[in-house]
Amino acid sequence: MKHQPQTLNFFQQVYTVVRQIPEGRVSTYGAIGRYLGAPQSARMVGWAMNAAHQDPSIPAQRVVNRSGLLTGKHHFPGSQLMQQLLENEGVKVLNDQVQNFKEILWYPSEHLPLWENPL
DNA sequence: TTAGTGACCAACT
DNA sequence: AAGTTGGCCACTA
Repeated sequence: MKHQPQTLNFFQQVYTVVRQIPEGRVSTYGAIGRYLGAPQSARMVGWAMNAAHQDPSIPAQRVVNRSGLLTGKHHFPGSQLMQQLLENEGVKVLNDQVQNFKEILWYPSEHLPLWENPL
């Protein structure tokens, strides 16, 4: 039986954080990466999402880029599935842009006010 | 093995 | 103000 490389742990951590995102809220690649101690590895978080596609328990639709843009929608089956999933949770999306983005944005360290997060 | 790429972000010019 | 470049980690060719 093979042992999983430690580096793969990073992906698992990303998945764990993503699963913590409540319904009706969204988070960003950068925020997650920062929380995991890899502030400049936002791309890795997106890559983790790509690999997470095999795990339906991961709400990848709740992860958007720092602008609130659904950059990853193109990777979902269908054309507007990501947007539809978000709207189904009460998140309004217009033209691939999350409305009230700052208000529904959720950080792993949620005890901090959103507007004071530098990022 | 080296090199290139990716659902991004921030710094620098 | 806008365009370019570097960087991070894992995966594929």
